[in-house]
Amino acid sequence: MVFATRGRRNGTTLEEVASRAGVSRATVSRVVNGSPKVSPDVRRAVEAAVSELGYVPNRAARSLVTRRSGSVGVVITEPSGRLFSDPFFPRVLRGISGALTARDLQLVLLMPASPADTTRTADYLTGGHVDGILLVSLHGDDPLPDRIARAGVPFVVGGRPLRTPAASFVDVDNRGGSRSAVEHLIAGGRQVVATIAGPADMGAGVDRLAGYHEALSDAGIEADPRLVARGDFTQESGAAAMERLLTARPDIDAVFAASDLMASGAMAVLAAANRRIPQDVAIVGYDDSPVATSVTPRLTSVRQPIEEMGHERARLLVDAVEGTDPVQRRVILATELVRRASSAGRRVP
Amino acid sequence: MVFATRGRRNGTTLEEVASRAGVSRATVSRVVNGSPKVSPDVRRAVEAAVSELGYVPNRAARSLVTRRSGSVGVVITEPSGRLFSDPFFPRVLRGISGALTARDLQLVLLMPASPADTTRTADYLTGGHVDGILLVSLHGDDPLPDRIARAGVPFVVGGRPLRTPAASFVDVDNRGGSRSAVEHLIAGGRQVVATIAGPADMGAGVDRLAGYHEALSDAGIEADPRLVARGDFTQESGAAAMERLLTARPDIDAVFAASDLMASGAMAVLAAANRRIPQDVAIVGYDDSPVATSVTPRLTSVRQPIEEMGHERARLLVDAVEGTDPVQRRVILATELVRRASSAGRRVP
DNA sequence: CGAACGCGTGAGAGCGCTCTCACGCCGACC
DNA sequence: GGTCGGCGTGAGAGCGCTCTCACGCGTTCG
Repeated sequence: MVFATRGRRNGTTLEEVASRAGVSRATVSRVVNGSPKVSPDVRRAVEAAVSELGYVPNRAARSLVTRRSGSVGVVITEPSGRLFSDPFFPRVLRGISGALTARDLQLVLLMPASPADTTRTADYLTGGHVDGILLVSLHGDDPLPDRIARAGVPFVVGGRPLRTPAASFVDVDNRGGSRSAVEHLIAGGRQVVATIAGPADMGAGVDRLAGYHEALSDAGIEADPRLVARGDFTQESGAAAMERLLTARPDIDAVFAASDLMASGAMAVLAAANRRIPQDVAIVGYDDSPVATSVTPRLTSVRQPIEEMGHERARLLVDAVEGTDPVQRRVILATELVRRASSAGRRVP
Repeated sequence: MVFATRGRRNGTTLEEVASRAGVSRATVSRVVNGSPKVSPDVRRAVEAAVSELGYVPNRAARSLVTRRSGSVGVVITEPSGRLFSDPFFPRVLRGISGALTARDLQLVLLMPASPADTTRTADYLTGGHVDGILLVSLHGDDPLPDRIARAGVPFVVGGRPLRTPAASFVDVDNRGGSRSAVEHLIAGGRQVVATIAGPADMGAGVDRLAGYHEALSDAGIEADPRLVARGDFTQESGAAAMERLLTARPDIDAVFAASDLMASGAMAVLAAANRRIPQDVAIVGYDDSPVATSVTPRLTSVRQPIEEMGHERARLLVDAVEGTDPVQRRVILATELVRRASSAGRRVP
């Protein structure tokens, strides 16, 4: 065996700590796991031995008997475009990571790229290797949630799932966020408000469009299907959608895009069509990503508490894993409209 | 125990497969691990039993005896700004993930946020819980590489480490990339070429600045310290740097920024100072991130093979872990200059 | 004053797997 | 025809940990 020496790295075992402290393995185990049934002096002795020897429990051995892995799987299934251009995921991950480390759980990241990968991922997740699962950015046709639910592994999905049965989830108030964006445009004196919506198979796509419609109907404005174009959250799709909108309704004077990237694509098209922003057409994006401040004029956008979302998701999952909270839960976080030059009103808002 | 039933999820053990196939545990183990010392019919019988029972090996039990965890730690230590605005990490992760799954290794993601976190992370990594470590985006003063090296865990760092002893690493050709950018500016007839450099404690910061200097000296242009300003790769720092440059040398006619975000910050400042891009000042960025195509005019930038970097790093690490390649290795990947409007030349290049 | 109890502790049985070693079988060789 | 060698297989010993159970002690109660 090539690795013989390497394997010997961390030799300290419970046994060694026990003999050093002059107690049994069981007692050391109790101390390490914080059982209250240990007398103070014995506890002190054991703790001393532990730190002198630099003892670190062997997770594999522990898992073997407890049947818990001490890790949760975080699955990111994103076809392509979005993942590569959206600075969204690192922040969600950071939030998740923080909440998980606080509970001493390991974060196992899974990013299946091919269908074959997805199968392997599912096998792994349902094979008892993780105590819980976090599904980030779910699409409507993803078979994963069903398989996981059937296997009985606790899981939390990010973003409102469109058809997943009884899953706990954490989402931002997509509907409220987009409603506030559209209300802001109307309050600025805009009459013909178009929207570039997200994919119909994602909660964020559906809900943001719903918010748009709500705001219109609240304002007594009739909806026009020619004012709605779909994109997939990417810049290119935003540009293409804007082209279509401009052709269908040249009199557009405001656009609400369901992502900043789509908004930036739309802005380029508007500029090419000689529409001034915001004088001729006002525009609002969604995500408040760095792109919002790098375009000219700077983009009004709906800000979401991204890290808090990650954090909240992990918290929900941990609760589910630890069994304290077996019920299904839904958490909706508030958004905030960040006003910038791209949507300055015609009349004072 | 609350989890008693839950733990019973995946009951199939080697033992059960063995009795079903009418062989011993040892033989099943051999088949599962692809040992050649098994006769064809026995192998078939075992494989049948495995698939009938849906057997999945218990990783914990296996780890316990092999002393290998089957997982590698990926550490992302990024103070703040960059991580949150750079769409760089998801792609690196995707590359890493792909290479790792191909070798059946699990990706454990660690994102220490506080100093206390960093200590825990180090303890975890050196505690024998991972077979290898991937350090992404290292800073000069990070104590992690030293600790890891001392503990004898194989590791690979991303980006050229400034002072880490004998570490294998994979990096892009930062120097060559920035040199090509600056050469391009000079070829376009620019005389006073400034640079907004990255942090002095990161390989990418140092090397990109070196490339700038090389290009100047090759062209016989004398360097002027007033033409160099430092940023930390963020948009804000780019803007601030541009302000300083403009004050120090108002006659600047070209800028090479070590990141697209810094370039976009600089562009806003240039616009505010009524400098036309590219007529008065040409500008080139680095990373070819989505920001490059969302600014006006679109930004010339140095593209790096990001996913390939992740992939390559993982591959190096796997080799190190599997002992096939114990030596230190360095891999440098080529970059490509993507020309756009922001650097159109004065004379035909 | 004896029985009952509680508490802290230790002994020991596994958890599911790998790996060494020994064994039985068969063909080859002298 | 006996011996040797090699190959495929099985028995069994752990890997480091947790957890049940039993034990001994001191205390309390009838």
